Amino acid sequence: MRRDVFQAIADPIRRDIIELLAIETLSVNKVVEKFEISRPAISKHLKILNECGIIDFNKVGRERLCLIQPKKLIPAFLWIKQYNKLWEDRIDSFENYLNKVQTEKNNKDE
Amino acid sequence: MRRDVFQAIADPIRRDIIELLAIETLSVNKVVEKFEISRPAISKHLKILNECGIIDFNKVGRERLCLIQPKKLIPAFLWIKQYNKLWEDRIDSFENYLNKVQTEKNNKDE
DNA sequence: TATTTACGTAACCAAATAGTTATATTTATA
DNA sequence: TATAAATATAACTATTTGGTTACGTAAATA
Repeated sequence: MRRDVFQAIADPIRRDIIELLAIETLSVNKVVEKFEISRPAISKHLKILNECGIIDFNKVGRERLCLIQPKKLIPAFLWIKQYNKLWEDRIDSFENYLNKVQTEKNNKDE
Repeated sequence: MRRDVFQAIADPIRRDIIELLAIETLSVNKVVEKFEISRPAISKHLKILNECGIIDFNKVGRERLCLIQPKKLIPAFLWIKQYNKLWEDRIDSFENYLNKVQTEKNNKDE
């Protein structure tokens, strides 16, 4: 069972949970209220997020407050970030080729 | 069947494929050679990457060259990036406490 | 103390994932 | 033209995922 940040953020509900907890710390039930799925389903998502360190639990009375540990997103951020030079600089040869062909065609048509 | 960038980069083999193709365009067989798994398995990974736009195929003779479209990583990058303010600014109370204790200890030692 | 609240866990299920081997197809070459 | 090379696809399998309902437990409250 892989349990890493990439797998954690692959699920759209878990991404939504992260978005909620980035705004404010919420109890489990407060998180549940924001979604259509059952409490156990949310509970499992929270467990996965917890297992890869993205959220921590803080027990207060009978509530468990879920608080985000945003630093755990950094490895995923850095992995993608290494390509930003590529997507900013790259002259995409195929697109370039298409553009060239298109331009030549247009010139011929005129 | 979800087919988005987050799901695409959730698999470690697909991340490795992206890393390879970021360096150079490779034929399918050249990609296969880099891994221990079978060609059909790689073929499926390439298909998934293609279906969410991260790679394009460029057929040359009987080879299919796989070329990366790094711009498709941008949405995932931006999603994570929105939290960098959070992980940079946030005063993590426990870490802060540790740093404080450490600093006090160092001052005493000198 | 009995009940309610706020959860977690177990057992189960359907669908998706990630792999396999076997086979088919297209293109290049002998 | 027969063969080899480069690839995809089909059929299958085991495991994982993401959900459900039913039940259990600790803490607060009536």
